Amino acid sequence: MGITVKKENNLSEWFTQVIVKSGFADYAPIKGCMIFREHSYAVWEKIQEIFNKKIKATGHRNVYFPMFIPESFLKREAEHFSGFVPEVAWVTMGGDRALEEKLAIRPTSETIMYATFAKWIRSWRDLPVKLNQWCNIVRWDTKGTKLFLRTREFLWQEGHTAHATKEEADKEVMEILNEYKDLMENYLAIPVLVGKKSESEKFPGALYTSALEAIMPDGKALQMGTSHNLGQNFSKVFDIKFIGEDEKEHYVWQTSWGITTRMIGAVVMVHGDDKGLILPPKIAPIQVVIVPIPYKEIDSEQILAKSREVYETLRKNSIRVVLDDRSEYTPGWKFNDWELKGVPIRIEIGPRDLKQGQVTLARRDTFKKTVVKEKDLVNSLTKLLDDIQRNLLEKARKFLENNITTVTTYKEFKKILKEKGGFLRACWCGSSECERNVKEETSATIRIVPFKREKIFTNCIYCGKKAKEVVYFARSY
RNA sequence: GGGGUCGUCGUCUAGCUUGGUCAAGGAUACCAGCCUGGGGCGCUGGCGGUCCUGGGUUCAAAUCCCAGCGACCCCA
Repeated sequence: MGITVKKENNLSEWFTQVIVKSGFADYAPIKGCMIFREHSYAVWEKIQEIFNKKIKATGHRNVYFPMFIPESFLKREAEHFSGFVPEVAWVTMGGDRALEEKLAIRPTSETIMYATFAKWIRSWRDLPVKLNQWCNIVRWDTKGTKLFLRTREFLWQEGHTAHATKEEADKEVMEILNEYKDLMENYLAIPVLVGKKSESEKFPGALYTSALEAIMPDGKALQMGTSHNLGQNFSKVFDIKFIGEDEKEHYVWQTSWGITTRMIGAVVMVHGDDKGLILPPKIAPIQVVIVPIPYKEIDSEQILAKSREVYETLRKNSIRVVLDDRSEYTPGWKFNDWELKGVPIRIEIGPRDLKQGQVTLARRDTFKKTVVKEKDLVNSLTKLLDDIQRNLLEKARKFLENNITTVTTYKEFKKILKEKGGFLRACWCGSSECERNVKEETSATIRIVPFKREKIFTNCIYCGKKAKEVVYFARSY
């Protein structure tokens, strides 16, 4: 029933067990694919709700494009095509007849959307176009499956915008990046590093890519989201032109950006413990669970009645609450069950509480139990939920800070990477060759080039020539 | 990319080294009934298995051999 390994001892085994046993997900009968079960899908719906609100407030609207992309579309932007083609799944048959042109199952939707943008955009008055879609994506990865983190099919949102100028596109990229950062830190309680990607790590076909990177408990980095300025690379090949106020023809400047169900995997890994999941209150589908502690027959009735009353009160106060009145399980069993599922707060109502006009609260993150008077319950809960949210972020932030190491020599770089992992803050000359060599020799890559250029403190960590940037290296998922 | 481990009721597992006593044993879950209840309670009875798939060796295969499929772990 419970998790049989310690998170500290065997992270990947722990990760799989927590996810499957908590009812977050299951393996699908198709290699590389997973089933998002009720519990994790509800978290995804929470994320959708939060992010939809954000982007709608900034003038974006949701759409849905087909999941099939004609090969000829995908091929138009050469860099884009060569970047994605190794892991594209193709549809070649319809019924028992071969298709004239094979269809890609979207690995991302730039090409099919932009072919359409060309039809829709005529004048500067049509700009900006700011669209988003929630959908599934297929990337035929050959590496092993890691639930949420690496599966052949996953869910995401992809935003696609078109603007009159580069400056507007730059602004859009940053605006979204900031919304992502807010979502991750203030809702998922996962602190992130933000910055640009190096040339070799950027999105195929982009002018530049900005990204958010988190750290996992094993010291590996996890990319949490990306926001790209596509420049005019796609508008030129898809012929997306508009007549400007200057009465001349221009190509649009575009952006695209996405976050995926991978974030749910990050939440599991970052916050969970040996008892199971720990969900940040703001994205927890169930924030509070009430477990009645019945005693003799007579008390049981009263305790259940009181539990129902409390349940109603919380529900009316918009707290996401469940009353676990199953009679076939003992309270102790239920405690373990809800802890496995990561519910932030448990309310226990037993004979003692009934007599004193109080309830007992147990928080999931610290296991601390407190007793509150019934009349103070809603206030106490609201405060406690905030507190748990804050505590999770704080803990994760400390971990991130403790796992950024500034290194001055390549020897030190390798030593820290091997012994500790985490982000390695180092100076870099800017050449792709040094980056590639480091990757080949250590498997660490440049995760982030900070937006705010940091002060150079040594020569290039690899070649020893004059450095141009301070960057953050790490091994990554 | 390289190396390794594993696949037996829904789940976890015993059996495999040394083929036969296994028409596969246990635990858990599930169902019925009791008993309980502030940390995975207990008792009684019941249900449940193409031993991953295919081929081979053999009088005889869960067990040995080959291939395939799938999962997991470690290293770069």
